[in-house]
Amino acid sequence: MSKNVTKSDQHKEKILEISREMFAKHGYEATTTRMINQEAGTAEGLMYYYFPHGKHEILDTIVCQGIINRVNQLQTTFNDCYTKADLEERLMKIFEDIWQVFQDKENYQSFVITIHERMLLSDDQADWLLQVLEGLVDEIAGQLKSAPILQTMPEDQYRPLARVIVSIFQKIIYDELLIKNNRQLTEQMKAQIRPQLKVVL
Amino acid sequence: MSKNVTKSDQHKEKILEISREMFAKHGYEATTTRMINQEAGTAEGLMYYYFPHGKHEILDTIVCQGIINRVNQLQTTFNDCYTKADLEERLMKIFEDIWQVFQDKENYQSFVITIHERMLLSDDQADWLLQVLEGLVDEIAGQLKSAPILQTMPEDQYRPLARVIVSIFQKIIYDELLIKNNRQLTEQMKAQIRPQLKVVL
DNA sequence: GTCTATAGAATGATAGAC
DNA sequence: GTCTATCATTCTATAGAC
Repeated sequence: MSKNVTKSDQHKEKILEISREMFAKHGYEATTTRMINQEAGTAEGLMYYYFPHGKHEILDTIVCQGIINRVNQLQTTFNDCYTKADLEERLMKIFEDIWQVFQDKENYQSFVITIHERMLLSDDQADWLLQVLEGLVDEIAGQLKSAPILQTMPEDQYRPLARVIVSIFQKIIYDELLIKNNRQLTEQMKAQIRPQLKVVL
Repeated sequence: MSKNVTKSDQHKEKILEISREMFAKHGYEATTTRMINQEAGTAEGLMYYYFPHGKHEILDTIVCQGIINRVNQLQTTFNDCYTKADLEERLMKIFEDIWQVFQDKENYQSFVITIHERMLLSDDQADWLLQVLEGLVDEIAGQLKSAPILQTMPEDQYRPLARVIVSIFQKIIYDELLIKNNRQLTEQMKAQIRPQLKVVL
């Protein structure tokens, strides 16, 4: 019943860790079980002891773990935002928090794998990404409602505004992580987001 | 010197067409040269006559063609937009035009391949996507400037606003095409975009 | 649980006839 | 230009010793 980590658990974890790394770097199909075994330092047959259904079971496990890890809530409040500048600052902070999520190697790799190997996944497995984004819209919409500076805004405009803000964040994340292959948060990126927030607030 | 299509050209085209289809559907690594030859109805050795460097040369050719095909300019003008409603309508039209680009099978497949096989491509090959998006920002920013209703807007806000609009479009395109696997333009999607445009205009 | 050895099938690519 | 036949590798997965 205790949470002791056995030697064999370590082997299983190592296989998952190496697989996640290689799937993200080279893609699922291009990564061979041999490469995984070699990098993980485990023998040929061993991975079929932990994953009887073979390579694809490893992928499923990785994607499943990625889903769970990412259920994180933002720890911010907008109820002390009395000026647009306050709000802008707070939203920039949220963007940096989101970016920080992808600084965690495991989160970043799960994200890349989910997009790149979309065709190997079920709709349910890919859905976590949309759910995280919708959750973010909900969270930001709720916070906007509590911002003193936005009290005069019509009730039905909070969600669309939150959606626009998430779109701004999402575009830059996809452009940088998926296309430019860049995980470094640069001043240039922040300088691009700020005027956009100014325009919509 | 004439533009006559020889029999052999047709063979080459067929190989490219089938490859594009299968790369987009199953991924590059999961698509075997045998599958391509069989579907294209060509013999085993023939693809090495047209593509001496083999499978990867086919991928390169497909991505290169995708880049060229997509350099399309929007044929719209905003200089008759005297109300926000006019502008909103015109932007919805632009979104539908962009969506229409992906109704073309070849464009859609090139897009999916570029994202999914990103790690097999050079930065230059992946860059066309960013360039198309930046071109779109430029185009929309220029048009916004010519809109009578927006004449009072500060000069330096046109580009950020255009960028926000492109972000709104891009989010829904990525969500639908890459994650939901949906190419159908639904009323629900339009109903989601409209209030966002209202909020930012 | 962990290992070695290998089966059995599939892969990308080539040689050479026509 | 197009074909058939096949090579040399490599792959996933399994069998069975320890």
